[in-house]
Amino acid sequence: MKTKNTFRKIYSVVAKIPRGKVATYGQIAGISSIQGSAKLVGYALNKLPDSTDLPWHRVINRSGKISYSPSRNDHDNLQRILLENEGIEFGRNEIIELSKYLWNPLNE
DNA sequence: GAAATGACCACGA
DNA sequence: GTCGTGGCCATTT
Repeated sequence: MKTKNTFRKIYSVVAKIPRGKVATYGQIAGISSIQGSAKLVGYALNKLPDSTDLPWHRVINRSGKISYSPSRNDHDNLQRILLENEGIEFGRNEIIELSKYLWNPLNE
């Protein structure tokens, strides 16, 4: 399938997320010039291959919580572990402090 | 080609 | 803080 430019843009943005930071779907969508279609970001990641080098685990929802795929409950902890491994701390309900760990796209 | 699906977000109450 | 509704775009069936 011919990967659309939009998807490539999403991958590009996700790949630019620095270590120890997280980004929301809305931000990535906006940077990818598809603001309003945050679903595309999730969809892109959902269809992402297993051998991807993209830090998909740094992409979380607006609530600062992990969205992950409901189908892959087998590794629901994986994303959390990866983030913790990068120095990101989780709140009480596994909520990340966006004010602190949110990625600043202006850096790019 | 059309309808259904999807790791969501913004807004109003 | 929660809950319900609308909307966007690409992929899949």
